[in-house]
Amino acid sequence: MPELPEVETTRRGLAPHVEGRRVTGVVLRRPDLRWPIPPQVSNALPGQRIDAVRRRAKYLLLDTAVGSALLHLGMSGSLRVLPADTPLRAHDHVDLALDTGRVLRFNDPRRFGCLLWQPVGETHELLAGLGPEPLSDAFDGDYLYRLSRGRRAPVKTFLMDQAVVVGVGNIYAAEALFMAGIAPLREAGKVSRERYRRLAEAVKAILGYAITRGGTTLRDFISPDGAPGYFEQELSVYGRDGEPCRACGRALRLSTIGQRASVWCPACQR
DNA sequence: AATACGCCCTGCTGGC
DNA sequence: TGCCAGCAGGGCGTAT
Repeated sequence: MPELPEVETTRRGLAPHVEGRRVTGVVLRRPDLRWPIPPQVSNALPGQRIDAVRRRAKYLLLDTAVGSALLHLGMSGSLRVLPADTPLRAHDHVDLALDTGRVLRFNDPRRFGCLLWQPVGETHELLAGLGPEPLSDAFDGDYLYRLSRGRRAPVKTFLMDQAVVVGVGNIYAAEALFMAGIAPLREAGKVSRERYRRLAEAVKAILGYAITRGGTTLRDFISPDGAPGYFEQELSVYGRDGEPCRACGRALRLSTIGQRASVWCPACQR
């Protein structure tokens, strides 16, 4: 489920229920998700107050005075705040009990997500090599242009590289390239500065818009079924291979790029 | 350094 | 109807 807009939506939904609250207990029903859950989560976190819920890339950070719990939702993870006596469902792997009598519950069928720990003042290795936030001023067309010189990988692969820019997953990469009129297989190093400017603007526009759409799911956030689907009707290319381009009517094409399905318009994208 | 690819895991869909 | 291959919104680790 989660790309950056959904992680940000999760953060916004969580914050009012979690910020300022104290963690009264941790229940791990599995010792590991993608990686083993480090002992600090059980040892250091209980008793701490969560001062802030932050997002970096697709990671959520629960900040306390001694360190931050670091969560990634992978491809199938979700977080909900629930009454402590809410019956468990399959794949409810972790509960953080809060002093409000509620629990922050982490569910993740595929277990591609993780729960890690970052001591105060340190940056976890996984966060160290990440590129800029796409909605920050550090990310713009000139940045993409500079970084892409000499790169022979397809521009879509380049855009999805978390060391280049974070948070752009398979859906939004496809959508942004369509909006910018750039063919996803084009060599990253051969895209002009002007076109990278359009691409950066497209990334910002689409992610920003999707976050506002995610906002509409906020009110359901606590409800048992928080399945969003907020963006689906508005997709231009993702998942629409063979269907007509909404702009020109040509059949959209499917290519596999970097082992990911990639749909694009052979007429509108060059 | 950049690139290519296998792989972690479960659940669902579509074709037979 | 049942079965199973293929695929899914991510991204790390390793080899080249």
